[in-house]
Amino acid sequence: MQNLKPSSKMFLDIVGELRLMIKAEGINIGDKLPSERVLAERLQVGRSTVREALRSLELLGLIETRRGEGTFLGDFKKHQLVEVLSTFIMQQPKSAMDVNETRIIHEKAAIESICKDIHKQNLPVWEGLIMKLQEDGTVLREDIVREMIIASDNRLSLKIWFLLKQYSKVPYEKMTEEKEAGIVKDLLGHIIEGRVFEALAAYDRWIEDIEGEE
Amino acid sequence: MQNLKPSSKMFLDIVGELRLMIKAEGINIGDKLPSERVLAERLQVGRSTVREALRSLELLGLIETRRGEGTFLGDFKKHQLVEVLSTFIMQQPKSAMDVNETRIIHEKAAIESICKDIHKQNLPVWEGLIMKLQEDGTVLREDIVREMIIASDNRLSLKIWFLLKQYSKVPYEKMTEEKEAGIVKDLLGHIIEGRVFEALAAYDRWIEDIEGEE
DNA sequence: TAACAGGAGTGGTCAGACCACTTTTTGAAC
DNA sequence: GTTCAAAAAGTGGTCTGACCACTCCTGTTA
Repeated sequence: MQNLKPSSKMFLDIVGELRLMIKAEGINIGDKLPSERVLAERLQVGRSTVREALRSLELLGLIETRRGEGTFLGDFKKHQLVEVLSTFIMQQPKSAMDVNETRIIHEKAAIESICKDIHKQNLPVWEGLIMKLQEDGTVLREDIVREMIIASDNRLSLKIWFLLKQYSKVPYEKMTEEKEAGIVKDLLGHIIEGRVFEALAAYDRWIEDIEGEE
Repeated sequence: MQNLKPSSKMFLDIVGELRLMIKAEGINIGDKLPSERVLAERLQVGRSTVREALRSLELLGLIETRRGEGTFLGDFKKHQLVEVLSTFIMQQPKSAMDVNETRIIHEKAAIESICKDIHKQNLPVWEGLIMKLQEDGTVLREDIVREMIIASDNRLSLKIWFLLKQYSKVPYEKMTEEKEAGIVKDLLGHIIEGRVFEALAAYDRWIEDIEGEE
């Protein structure tokens, strides 16, 4: 295991060595990795070098570290990578329009996904939202959309959407008002029935209505 | 700048601080960042902690370090990091599926965007691709899809797609073959004419064909 | 003027020392 | 023997100081 070439990026070599070690020793998700001190000893490098490699993997969500306990192989479900990258991307081109468009892309994709899956249409949450709208017409826009993305059952898409929402200028925190409530009820109704074209059309009207506010 | 909360992950805070610093000081791609020693001084942390944050960002390709010269804001084009990642990640069925689905979401959205904008349809790149397919039938899948996303004129979507592509198991680097070339030519033809439904249908056939390979 | 030598600056790595926290072991009281 | 609290061991988190290798700039020299 000590065939480390002196390539100019030692910590990258360590990353590779760790990968091999994980494979060779059959370490599974959630299992504990050797401690930093042991790794340093085994790989014949300093502990700080090992830590640089581990910290990189942690930022990627590939491992999880708990002080006092140890380092564990990650569950890969947290796409932290996307968050970090996006926050970096967001500041440079500062193209608010792109953010908005991309957010809408994910929202529409969620609607499509629901309309094409009978199980997602039959979720009780839709009836609940309609009921609430009927009663007092005050439901957070954010709640409605979030439920749709959640229902689409794509965690990565949800992560991205959540991130975009924070950078978006759309007033997600506002309550729906009378006219808007009608549109949303249409949208939910179409979703329940799986009418994809009508649902998307209703969604378009909604967006138009919201953006017309400003 | 020293308002660091003692959250349990100092190096993550540093990453955040760096992001703010880059924005505040208007550091652009290729520009030099302050040296590790200066950063440590400014942020009132040890140099090793700064290095852990920098190494993480380096693995992501967000920064580039050159011994003896300094640390520079990355150009996002280097993606050697992901070779390592893909070998780590691609065993998890559900998250791999999410990555795939999300990638397809962005690809379809690009197609829709192009089909709804006459200017995007009239780009010379489409004719060029068709020509190339006609000649020898060897065009990289990646090139075709990338051109579509670029044409959609949403930089954020492009960034996300690029990221997902690297995680994706789809053999993007492969050449298109005979049967596939026919489908792609259909797709491009529909795009040029702005026939959104037909284009999306052709795209679906393409995906099906690719995934059927395995 | 051109070439060279040296110094300053920078990232790369290591070793050792604490700290904070968790888990395990120990040992005394019951 | 059981219980439980204290001590010890193990682990990640951070800092410091040191040295190396490399790059760039600068001043001296031929």
